[in-house]
Amino acid sequence: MNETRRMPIFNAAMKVFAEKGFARATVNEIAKHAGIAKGTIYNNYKSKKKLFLALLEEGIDRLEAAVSREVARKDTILDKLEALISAQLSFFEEYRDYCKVLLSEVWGLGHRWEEQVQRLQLGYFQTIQELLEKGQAEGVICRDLETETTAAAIFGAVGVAALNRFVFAREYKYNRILQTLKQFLLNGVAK
Amino acid sequence: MNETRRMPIFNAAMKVFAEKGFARATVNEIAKHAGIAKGTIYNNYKSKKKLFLALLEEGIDRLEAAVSREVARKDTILDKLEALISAQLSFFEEYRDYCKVLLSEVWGLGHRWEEQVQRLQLGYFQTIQELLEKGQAEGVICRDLETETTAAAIFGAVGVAALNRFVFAREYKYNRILQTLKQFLLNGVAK
Amino acid sequence: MNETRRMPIFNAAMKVFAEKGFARATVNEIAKHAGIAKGTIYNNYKSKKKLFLALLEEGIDRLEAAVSREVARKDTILDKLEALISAQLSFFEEYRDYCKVLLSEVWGLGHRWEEQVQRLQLGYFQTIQELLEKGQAEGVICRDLETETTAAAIFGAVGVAALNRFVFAREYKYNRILQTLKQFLLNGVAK
Amino acid sequence: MNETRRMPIFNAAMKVFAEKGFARATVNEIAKHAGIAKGTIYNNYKSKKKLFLALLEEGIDRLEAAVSREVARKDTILDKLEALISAQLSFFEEYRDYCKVLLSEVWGLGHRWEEQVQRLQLGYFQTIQELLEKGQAEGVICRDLETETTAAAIFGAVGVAALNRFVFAREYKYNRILQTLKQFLLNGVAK
DNA sequence: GATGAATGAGCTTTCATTCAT
DNA sequence: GATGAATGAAAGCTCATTCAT
Repeated sequence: MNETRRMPIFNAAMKVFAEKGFARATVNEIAKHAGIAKGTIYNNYKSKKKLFLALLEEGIDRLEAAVSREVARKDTILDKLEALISAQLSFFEEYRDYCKVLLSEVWGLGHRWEEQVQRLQLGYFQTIQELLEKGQAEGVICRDLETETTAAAIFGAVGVAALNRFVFAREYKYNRILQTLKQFLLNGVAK
Repeated sequence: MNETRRMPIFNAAMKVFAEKGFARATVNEIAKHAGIAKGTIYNNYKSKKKLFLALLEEGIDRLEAAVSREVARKDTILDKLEALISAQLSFFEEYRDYCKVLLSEVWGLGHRWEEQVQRLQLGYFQTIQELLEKGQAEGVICRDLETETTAAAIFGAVGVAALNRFVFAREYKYNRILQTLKQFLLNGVAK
Repeated sequence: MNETRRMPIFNAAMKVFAEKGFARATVNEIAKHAGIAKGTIYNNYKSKKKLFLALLEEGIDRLEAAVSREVARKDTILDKLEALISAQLSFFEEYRDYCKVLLSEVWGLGHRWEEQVQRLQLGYFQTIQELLEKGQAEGVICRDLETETTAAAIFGAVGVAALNRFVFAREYKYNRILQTLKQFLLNGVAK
Repeated sequence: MNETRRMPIFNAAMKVFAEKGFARATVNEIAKHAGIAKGTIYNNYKSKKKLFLALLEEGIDRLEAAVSREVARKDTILDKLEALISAQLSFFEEYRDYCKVLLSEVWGLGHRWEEQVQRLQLGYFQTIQELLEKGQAEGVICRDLETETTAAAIFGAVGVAALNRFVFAREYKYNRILQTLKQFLLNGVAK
């Protein structure tokens, strides 16, 4: 369980899973990308599935950490929400591959993966949801909004917008997208 | 290519693909769900992939049709947008399985699927985007918003909110979710 | 067992078996070539294999008949042998497809097919062999030759020469080939 | 691609292909004959077809090599021809299975197999043909013979005679057959 | 620990055959 | 008799996993 051995596997796995999805990715291909032999992967992860789950956990941990850090830096709820959006987008920007894996395998088919991961999913949603509820208590967030739905919607909006850009976009201007998302999520589309 | 024969296959396939995803779904299982033999599937669809693509096409067609119809009934842009959100949510409500398939397989891993489908994907986004642009021209939609990103964000918000409810929710109140989404997407979270 | 029904099946089967071989030929394709439905084939032949065997029997019957007729017309052994070569070549010329089927499926893998067919194979060889033996008795055929081997060799020489021309030849001059074969088989290559 | 691993596969494949033909032979059966698992075959040959083609190539290479060697040892054209017949027969004697495969699959249905193999087929014929032409130039081979046809006929005579003996013969006397074939091919049947 | 050849369960797909219409 | 949709056995091939080196 040497950590220096695990790192290249981790990165290679991320790339291959992102490209092919869980089922079509082969352990062999991951090993080749990592420049090691197939057996070595099994010395570090019990199975392909366990490797995948480790990826997911680690990724969600990083996402939560990044978002928490940025959110903690701000004082008002609205600033915190902006920071959250910005942090999520920037995380997806940095880990494009992971973004694909996350949206397609986990949010898409939540029940396929272990409880363990589902808890993590809910964990991240909870963070958003709590922020919204605190905002409603303070009177800066609209009280009409049902917070669980809104939390999911925010995640979905940022995630799909980001993903759309990776997959299809002719040009990708990070700042323009960030600005649009902030504006959109805080104030809606209506003038 | 009897249509009465294709219908049960279609439905069974939708269910199984939604449950397992494309790769883990087996043709055998789809056949069993449809109460027919494996070979019969191949009498109606050339391959597992073709069956899947037929599902996607048909689904996107229905989604576009449902949305177009509702949108056309309204006069102002804001009403049209509300109608769009409502139609998309209600479509996902009616075709829960399809919602899962769409978000996980297609938006998640767009490039894995044929051009043919990508065009359809873009098609639906375009509808939203054009509505937004017309709104900006009329002055009812905020001009700061970059429309392509916003269109993706709207789709993602509605989709993930709906999906979240199917997969995790303890209670599912359609009207509450719809109201929340409309409020959120039109006016944002800020009070 | 209508004979008028069987004829088109027979012809279509011959063509398809010759093109694809027994295993790769499909009953469906034969039916399509014959302009009838698949089920109709099974009304006339119990199985694909039975159809194939019927083809072989019929073919060998015709070959034997054609050869016997020509051989019977001649008086001397050497004339009879010439007639045999000529009749076999001209039969292969007329039934090219059959020639392919015969050489590849039957002589190639004799034991794969039923006794029934093996008897027919031996039957035709026997005809040649008996002619040779009568010739040896009369003193016009070289006595050093072991007749069973020679019979097979004659059949093989004519068959492969004919087949080679169908499959590869740039130009196909029937008379030139016939003349060469006669000369070769009767007098050998040596001057 | 360990050569020691490929050898048993090669031998098992030869046996099974000879017994069943290409289409009816199953990879599983070949594996069982070789005493290994199905997957191991695919570690060594990309597909069943590739395995078969490898067999053909290797076989034709060996045949050509054996024949060339024997032919080169002789000085006169007639001796070379005798050597060729003898070498071909003895090759077929040694590799009975290969003889069956070659005659049934390749000469029988030449067009089904790749160019690659067709070139090899033509290659071997060419060798015979050139020998005949040189003989005609020297005046020891009858000038009336069209050499392409004759080459095919020689191959067919030796091949079918050999095959006939493997498949049907009650007794198999190599020397008697060889003597008969030499006599027959050089001087014909006529006394 | 690292390797990669060997394994065999499990998948997609084909197609001879049946049988209700 | 003719039809062709339905069937499911059987085949080729992939790939996660194991394990001897």
